[in-house]
Parts: sequence; structure tokens; C-alpha cells
Amino acid sequence: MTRMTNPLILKLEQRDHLSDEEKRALENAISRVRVVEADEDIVREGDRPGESSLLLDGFAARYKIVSNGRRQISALHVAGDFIDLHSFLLKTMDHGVLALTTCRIASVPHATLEKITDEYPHLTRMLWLDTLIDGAIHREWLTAMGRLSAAAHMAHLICELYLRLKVVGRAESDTVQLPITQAELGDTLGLSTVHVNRVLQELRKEGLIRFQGDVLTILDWERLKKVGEFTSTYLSLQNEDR
Amino acid sequence: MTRMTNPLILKLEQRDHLSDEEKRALENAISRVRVVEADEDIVREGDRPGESSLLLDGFAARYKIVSNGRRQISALHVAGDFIDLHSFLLKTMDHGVLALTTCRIASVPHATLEKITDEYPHLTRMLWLDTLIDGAIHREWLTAMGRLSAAAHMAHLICELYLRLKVVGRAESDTVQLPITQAELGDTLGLSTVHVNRVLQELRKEGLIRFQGDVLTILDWERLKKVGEFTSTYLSLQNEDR
DNA sequence: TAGCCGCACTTACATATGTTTACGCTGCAG
DNA sequence: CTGCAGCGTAAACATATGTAAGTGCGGCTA
Repeated sequence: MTRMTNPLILKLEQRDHLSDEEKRALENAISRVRVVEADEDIVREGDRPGESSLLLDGFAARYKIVSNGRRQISALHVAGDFIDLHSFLLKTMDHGVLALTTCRIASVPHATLEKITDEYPHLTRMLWLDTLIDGAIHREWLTAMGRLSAAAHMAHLICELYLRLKVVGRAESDTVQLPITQAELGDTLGLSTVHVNRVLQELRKEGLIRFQGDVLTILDWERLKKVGEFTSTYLSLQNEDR
Repeated sequence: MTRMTNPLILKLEQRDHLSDEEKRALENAISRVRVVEADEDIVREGDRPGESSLLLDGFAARYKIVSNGRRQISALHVAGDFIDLHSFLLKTMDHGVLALTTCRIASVPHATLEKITDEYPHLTRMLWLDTLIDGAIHREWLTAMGRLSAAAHMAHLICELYLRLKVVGRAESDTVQLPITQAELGDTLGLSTVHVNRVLQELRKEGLIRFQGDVLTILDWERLKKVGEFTSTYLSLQNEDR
């Protein structure tokens, strides 16, 4: 029933062609769909889940709490993201995943994933690819965090989120719904909330973005990309044989 | 000929049992072994390699240069690491890989990797796992970078490198050879060279480590772990069915 | 054996970002 | 309709880390 709109399939088909059989295998892999409310954990650090969660709708964040209570978000997830596909092989969650908004989540049992790896090599590669893109995003965040100014880092993140939302049909021309608080942005960028506020105002003053309530509008894509030193290569948006 | 000592096999077998056939498939996957001198690129950003590089010996770093010429290292690689296995599916390198020391490198053609994914589902999962651990390390670095002090971050990195070297038989009790300059450490941690120096002295003064020339000695493992808020879960050192 | 180069290390100073505290919206709960 | 809670915003001040410039040592190389 999510056939026509399954955002994972939408996303994967951007990267390579999927056969009808592969799509069917993916659809059938879903054992149940549940709803998680905002601010609830989808998986917790230390869990050993028996299934992986595919985000059908909503926003989620992978996070870790360090000793002084501070939190770092290591990934932001949007519709179509397999938020803990890695738990299939990693077994133990080394971080938690939190629903930032109400989330619709499809569960795929690890046993089913194992069957897919046994029977559908190409589909397996596509799932592997999905986790590799996760890794590429992590690397990109690392370099932004380590070597860009706070403003550039923010610009970079905005460029990335805009493109990722566009791929799964969640962008209207230059506008996306981005229900993320400044505190959450701070935990993502490794900044304080106060500084996030400063930096957002800077980007607004520069005429690069508008960000009111949940609605983010890109006012000057080219300059925003330049400020954030953003190139989309790492998102692997090209369609190729894989 | 590298049969007995192949560090990749050593590493994978730490995580799950490999059949003789799988080991043979891995050994046979290697098309050639080459040597890359220190400070040379092993792969460059933008490359579309037709093979992936397995590091048999030496130290390498994945890095990216940003506009002002600053460099960020997003991964440090030791013997047994498949430094660009992800290029098999990602196709285009979004970063370069540099030899930090003389490196012995085995090449595995992507065509061979594809054959492995077609014929050896479990071995495929183990290779996938290897890239997932890469991702887990990235996440850990992100949280260390975003939310730990420079000293804690450094302690964390040292804990991680020590363990990773130990797994592939490169540690002697509490000592490892770590041929990395302070400038390189800075590019890894997102710090200036000067600050790396300050922080290393702090760790020395605290009696946590000794670091003379290339030789790193862990003087107080427990306290070092505590300072770096280090837990090894993310390295997936447990042997499990995968 | 002289000289150079890379690297660890210093010091003085500069600044990006963090901390604390507070204020005023807005929307929801009672 | 009232009051509270979450969120964005603000200003003053604190500090971790960066920058610039330079010293000295050890190991190559000529």
C-alpha cells in the first residue's frame, strides 16, 4: 500500500535501476508500520534490535549523550532513510535514535534482510550503498565541523538537507518544511544554541535563507553553496550501474 | 602468500568466523600488491577507481582540503583496513587517501568484489560490516569533535588507535608504533598544531601516556579511557553470527 | 662536516564560540 | 481566558582554541 510512494524506493532509484522483483522484495520485507511520537526514542543506545527501522515520514536524529549531559547528533534522518540498517550487522546500537517529529516507521526484520542478502545480490548492494552514503555524509560533517566556520557549517547543512528532502519529493521549488529547533541544530553542528541563533541571523542578513517557524526557504542557492563550500558529490545522486 | 598474516582476515575473524572457502576467495581477490611512499596519494578526490585498496602495512589517512587550504582528516587507516572499499559502490571518490608512511597496498578489482557479492553472501556481509564499522568510527569522531574538549578528544583517539592496532597484531603490551606528526593529529581532530602540542603535554603531565618519536605508550589505560569517555562498543570487537 | 629541513615545542596575543541570564512571543492545557 | 512551557532572541562577559613568529634539535644530503 505504500507501493507508489515508498520514499526508500524513490531514493534508491535515483542511484540505480531496481527491478520489479527487487521492489517487491523490499515492499514485502516490511513487517509492520508503527508511529512514534515526537521526542520519543525509536531505538536506544545499547539495544540489540531484531529489526531495522525505515523512516516513512517525519524527522529523526541519531544521537549520543556524553558525560556532562551534552548531546551530539551524528545524523539527521528524513523520509526514505533506513535509520538503523547498520544494526543488522553491527548488532549492538552504539547510539540512540530519537523522533524529532511524529514519525511513521516501517520495520524490516533482520532475518528478512539476511534473506535478501542471500537471494538478491544487486538489491543487497543497493542497501549497502545506502549505508555507504550515510558514511559519506558523516565524513562531510566531520570536515565541516573540523575546518569550517560555524556559519559555513550551517550553510553546508542546509544545502545538504534541502537536497536530500528534494530527492524524496519533500521540497517545493526552493522551500522545505524543516521542523528542527535551534537547540537541535546546535547539537548537530556542535554549537551552543546561542551561537546557532547568531549564525542563522547572519545567513538571513546576507539574504541567503529565510527560516520562519518550520519553513526554510533558500533565497540564494549559489551563494549559499559557496558559503558552505558545498558540493553534492558525496550524496551520490548520479544514476549508475552498481 | 600473505595467507598466514593477512591483517584483513585477522580483523574480520575477530567479528565472525570465516570459512576456508571465504578466506580463499578473499586471498584470490587480490590482483596485485604495490608500495606507495609516504606523503603520496593512494587515491585522489574525484577519482573513479576500478579497484579498491587494502592496506597491508603502513598508515594512511582519508582527507579533504577546504577552500582556505585547511585540511581535515576523516579517517586514519592501519594494516587490515580496506581504505576505499566504499568506492566499489560510491564510484566517485569524494575525498583523497594519503599514505602517512610507506604503505603496502593490495588491490582488489571491483569486478571481483561484484563476483563476491554474487556468490558469497556471508562474506559480502562481512565486507559490508567493515564499512559499517568505518561509519561507526565516523559517528564517534563526530561526537568527540562536537562535544568533547580537545584533551578528551585526543585521549579518545589514542584509545581507539591503540585498540585497532592491537586487533591486527600491531601492539606490544601497552605500546604501539604511531608514526603520525602533531600536524596530522591536528588535521584529524580539527585542532591547530599548537593546540595538539598543548594537549599532548597535558596528557603526559597527567601520567596517561608517553609519546616519544613514533612510540606511543599507554601508561594508565583506565584513566585514559575515562578522560576520553571511551567505550569500545562501536568497534564491534565481539564475535557474533553476522 | 656543514647546512638545511622537518618537527616538536614556546610565548604572546587574537578571536570565535560558550555561558549565563533574561525577556517576550506563541500555543497549548487547565 | 489564563498561565505556563518551549522557543527564538538579546546582551555582557568568559574562555578554549587559533594565529603568528620563532627557537632548537636531530637526521639527511651534499
